[in-house]
Amino acid sequence: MIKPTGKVTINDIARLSGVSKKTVSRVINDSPKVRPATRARVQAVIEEHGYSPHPEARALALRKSYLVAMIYDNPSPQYIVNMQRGILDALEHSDLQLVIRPCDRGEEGYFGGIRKFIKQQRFFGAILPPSVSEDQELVDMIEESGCRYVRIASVIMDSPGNTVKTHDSEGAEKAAHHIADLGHQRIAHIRGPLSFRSSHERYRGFELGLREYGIRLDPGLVLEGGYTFETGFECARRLFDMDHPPTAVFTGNDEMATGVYQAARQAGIRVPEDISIVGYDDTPIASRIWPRLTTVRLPIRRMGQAAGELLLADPTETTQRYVSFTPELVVRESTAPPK
Amino acid sequence: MIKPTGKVTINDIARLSGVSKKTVSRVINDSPKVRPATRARVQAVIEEHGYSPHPEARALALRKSYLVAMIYDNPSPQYIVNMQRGILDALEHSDLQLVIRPCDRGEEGYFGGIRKFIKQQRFFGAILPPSVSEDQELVDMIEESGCRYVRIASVIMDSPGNTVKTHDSEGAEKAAHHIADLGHQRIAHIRGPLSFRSSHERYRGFELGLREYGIRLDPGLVLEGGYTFETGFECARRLFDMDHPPTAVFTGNDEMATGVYQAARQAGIRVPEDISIVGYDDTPIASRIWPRLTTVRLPIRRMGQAAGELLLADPTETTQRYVSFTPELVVRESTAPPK
DNA sequence: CTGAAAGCGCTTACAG
DNA sequence: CTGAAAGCGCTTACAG
Repeated sequence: MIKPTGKVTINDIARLSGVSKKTVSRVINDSPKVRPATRARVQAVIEEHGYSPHPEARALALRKSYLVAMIYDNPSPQYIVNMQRGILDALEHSDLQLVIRPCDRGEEGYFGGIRKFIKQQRFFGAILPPSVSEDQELVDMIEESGCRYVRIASVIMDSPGNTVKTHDSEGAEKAAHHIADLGHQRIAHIRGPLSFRSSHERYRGFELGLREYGIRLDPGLVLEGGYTFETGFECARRLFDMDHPPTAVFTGNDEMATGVYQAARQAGIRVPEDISIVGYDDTPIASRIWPRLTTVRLPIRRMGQAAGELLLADPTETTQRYVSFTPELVVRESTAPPK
Repeated sequence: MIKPTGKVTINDIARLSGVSKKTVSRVINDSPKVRPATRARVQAVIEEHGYSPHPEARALALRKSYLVAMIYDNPSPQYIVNMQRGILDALEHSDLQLVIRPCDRGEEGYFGGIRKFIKQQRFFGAILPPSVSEDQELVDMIEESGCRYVRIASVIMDSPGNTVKTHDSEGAEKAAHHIADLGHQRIAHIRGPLSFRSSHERYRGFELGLREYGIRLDPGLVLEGGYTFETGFECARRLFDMDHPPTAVFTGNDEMATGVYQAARQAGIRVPEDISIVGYDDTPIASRIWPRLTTVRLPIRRMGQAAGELLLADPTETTQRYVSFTPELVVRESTAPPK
């Protein structure tokens, strides 16, 4: 009289192995207070019937959730997918599951929607990549709800236990050094939107990197894009229309760099002969496009994993050091000395 | 003496509004058997305290899960992200959440891992895009577990209630017509891996489309790739090394098409003057690469939404018609008449 | 090392 | 229309 799969309960296992349900519970939860023989017997019955404890019942009794939320508004699919995998790498041997929540900061019900999501679900914790991680009001709300969280960000806005830091500025600095090394003097920068801290960090690092080579970044050659192909294209058009166009351009991400390629082609400007281009992110398109794009790479998946591990870590063991990641420059064929 | 947020229970609400917890439950569940005045009073208390029922407790009492799983091995990030959003579009006004589970069919613990995942979590349902959707053994296991599911696939392997069908072959047929219309005769096809049904469907549709124009697809010009950039590159090299290279090539996806671009560049072959290229999927790279790629577009997000809706639909209202999507051809600059 | 009782926060028949 | 009781499947003190 075996019940259909998935309907076996702790009571069935207890009855079948001739112990109380409490003992079964102890076996499930690896309590040391079970005689080896008893444990083996119970374990055998569990295996035989493919029993696994009902997750919701467990969650209820333990007053604990087994769900981790990832809340994001990042526009790059590659970024999202890599980070999801990284988080799952960290959760793999826990019994936590990953619930995803894409959103749009510009949208009407954005804040209310996430608040409801957080309050209702009572997650074990939440992981916040940029730019959601930069929304202090949102993070405050999450914290108030008693939900743990980890933010991934290019600036420190929180304590070490809640932060995975990316040194975005250093990546931009490396890009600046590379461009300066090649001998460029007239250098442009297409920034990301001002609402992303990363775009400030990348700007700052780039400006600093050039300064270290005695080059001043001309404000007239700094344009604001929106991290999209279209804005990269538009900004590049404006640069190419100038009387003295730049010989090199650093874009806030790869996506905008592809817009620069497009504009260059339409204007009959050759890459890298007439214009050198450096991107940021090392998305797959960087090595598919021609000439292949010199760019800055951040280990997204490992960042996601670090965020997951931080969330799982015992909060009482307060880490004093920030977990952080430094980007590296990947040199390809889109950069060359100026003519 | 208000308890901290998130800790308010149905008992608190009952006490504060002077009714039994059952009545509160009735209000929560929109039962008609509550006097409007009572309902309003209870509702007010709920709002005031920001109460929302504990999801796990509800799930336990109702013997129902509020989690939907998406299980996938698709290699394209854009595909994944779009489908996730589509599924979430469908779940938006339910109280279901989306749990993700990327996997790798070639990996050692693949099957066991998913089985454990399914048995433990007892999902409301699962959504399976290709190629996971083509794994009959996996689907059988899911069904046996009593878990509902919807598969998205290019061939019908199941009943209408469990299927979102994509007419992959029609998209390929359109690609064939376009190439034939341009006047090409020597035409190649770089297929996807044989383990994906979509690659068979696309091959079949392409072959059929050419036949309708009286053109026979030369088996010597059909190569098997792996849906990756690298395999597209390799296959293209073999084509370009032939004594009579083809003047047009249809690749099983965009990713492989970008490999063909690369190989063409290295061989000094111009697109589209020397070789016309048609891809499949209309991923963002298709319109970023130069010349922009002619390709076949499938509405991934809407497909995901349809899958979600099917999962939510009352299974007793057996649909007799298959939900299906037909791809469209997007003509860009990578195709032209042969010289 | 093991068991009987109470409880996690909700809902479902069953009375009234 | 409303309430008291029992139950969903698990765990946590508390005894023994």
